[in-house]
Amino acid sequence: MELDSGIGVPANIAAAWGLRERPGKGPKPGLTLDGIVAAGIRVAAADGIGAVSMSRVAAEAGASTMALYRYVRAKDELLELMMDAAIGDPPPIAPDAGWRAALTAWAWACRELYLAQPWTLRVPISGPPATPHQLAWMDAGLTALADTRLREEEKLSIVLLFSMYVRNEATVAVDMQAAVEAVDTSLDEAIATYGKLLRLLVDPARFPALARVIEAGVLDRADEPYEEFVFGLERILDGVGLLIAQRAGS
Amino acid sequence: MELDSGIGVPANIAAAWGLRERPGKGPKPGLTLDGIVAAGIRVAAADGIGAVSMSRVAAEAGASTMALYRYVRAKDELLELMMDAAIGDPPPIAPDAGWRAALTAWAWACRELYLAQPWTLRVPISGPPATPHQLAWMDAGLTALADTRLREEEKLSIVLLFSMYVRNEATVAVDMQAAVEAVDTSLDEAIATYGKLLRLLVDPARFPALARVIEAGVLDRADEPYEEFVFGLERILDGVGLLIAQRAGS
DNA sequence: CGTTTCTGTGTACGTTATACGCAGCACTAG
DNA sequence: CTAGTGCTGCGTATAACGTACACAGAAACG
Repeated sequence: MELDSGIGVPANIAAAWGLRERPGKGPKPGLTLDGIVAAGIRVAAADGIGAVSMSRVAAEAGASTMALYRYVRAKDELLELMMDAAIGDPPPIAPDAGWRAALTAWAWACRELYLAQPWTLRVPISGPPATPHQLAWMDAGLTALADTRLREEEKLSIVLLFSMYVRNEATVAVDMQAAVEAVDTSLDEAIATYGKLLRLLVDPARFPALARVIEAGVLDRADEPYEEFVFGLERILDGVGLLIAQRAGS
Repeated sequence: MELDSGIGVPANIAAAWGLRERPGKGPKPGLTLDGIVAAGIRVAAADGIGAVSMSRVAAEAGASTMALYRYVRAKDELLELMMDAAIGDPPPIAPDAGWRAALTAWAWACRELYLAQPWTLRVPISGPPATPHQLAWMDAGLTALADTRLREEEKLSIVLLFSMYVRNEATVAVDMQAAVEAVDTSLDEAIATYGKLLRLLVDPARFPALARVIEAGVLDRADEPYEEFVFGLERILDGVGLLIAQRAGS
């Protein structure tokens, strides 16, 4: 924290932590990093990351395109800052209620955050988590496992596993939502259309197992959007539970 | 298959299935779709998807940029075709050895495929699986679960869960590999650098659980690259195993 | 043989990120 | 108080991108 002049800190990470020395020599800056990031988030929320171009953000922030480069090294850095600002701090985690309840709450909170700001899922990941809010979420996830006898290494792996899972499931949900909106139809109808397509394409002789799934009518109607999420979440929680029980027993 | 004139089949899917009517009226085509796709794959394999531009692929295929558009509706479609060609057919799955062994083999095969062709991970997913090889992989995964008493719906969810997991874990592995190569260092060193960075940034008062992980030395050295993959895979397999046992019991 | 329809290609347009240079401002050294 | 210096915002310029469009020519059909 104090060692902001540590040479080892990559530039984009440093920016995310707010350690950017701006010596008071030249004219007063007319913009602020936070303002630019907020402008970027406004654009992304309104029209998706596809609309987040430097010129568009600059217009939203009330400046010229090139002015942004006085605050941000490149577009990637802006995106990373937007991401960090968007995810914010995790809700408080109480491991007293048990690791399973705590991790479940963590996962749901994470999912809601993604669904509320779908553009965050389109920001390309640029490295291991190192921005303040990313670390805060990791800490929260680890806290959920604090009372178990897992090895620290295992806790980290598990949190990453869940983090990955939630992110992916949210991506799928958002993609489906986007596809549905693009054709202006209902979720049920979209699934049914997909089912019909597969019925057309899948030769039962070539893909017998898949044909059985289709014949069972799985793709004729849509589940509630969160049911798929719950299913996978429960499986992984079960698997982790086994390991926790094993470690507790030894 | 035969109903290629089905109006419901999206254009890109139709292309992937090879149903594209090219009536014999005009001059003989000088290129082939397969040739173009192969050229695209050659470019991607050599220099990554970033290098896959229409002009570059055209040059590789020995034609002008715009010639590609006689075979491909847009760049997205080309990428989808490249993807489908790259994943190929899954290895034969023998559920006789048990669902767990079969799913494990499936997951490893899938992972190897991603690692061998890292660019496939950067191709944006454009919809639910519908190309021939994608469906073949799905069928193979479902076959692994064929002898269980799971509901068809559950089988599908489980295969998607694994598919997602493998894809993500491979993405992380490839990203790490790329980062390591970019700085021209070793994996161990890269992890250690990350550990040092976190030691610098993480205030134990603010992120106690995370600080404990770091203090435990988890980030001082790298595991074998596949260990993280195995860990998550085993957890999910365990979780799925619980459900299978439950369904078998009832 | 004309007509039709498809082929490959060149040109042109709109966007993108961003390197560079300039004019002016605010602070610091003298 | 007065240079000087290093920062500010900005306009211009460049290179690359996907692709719409128009055109010349080739092959098949009537």
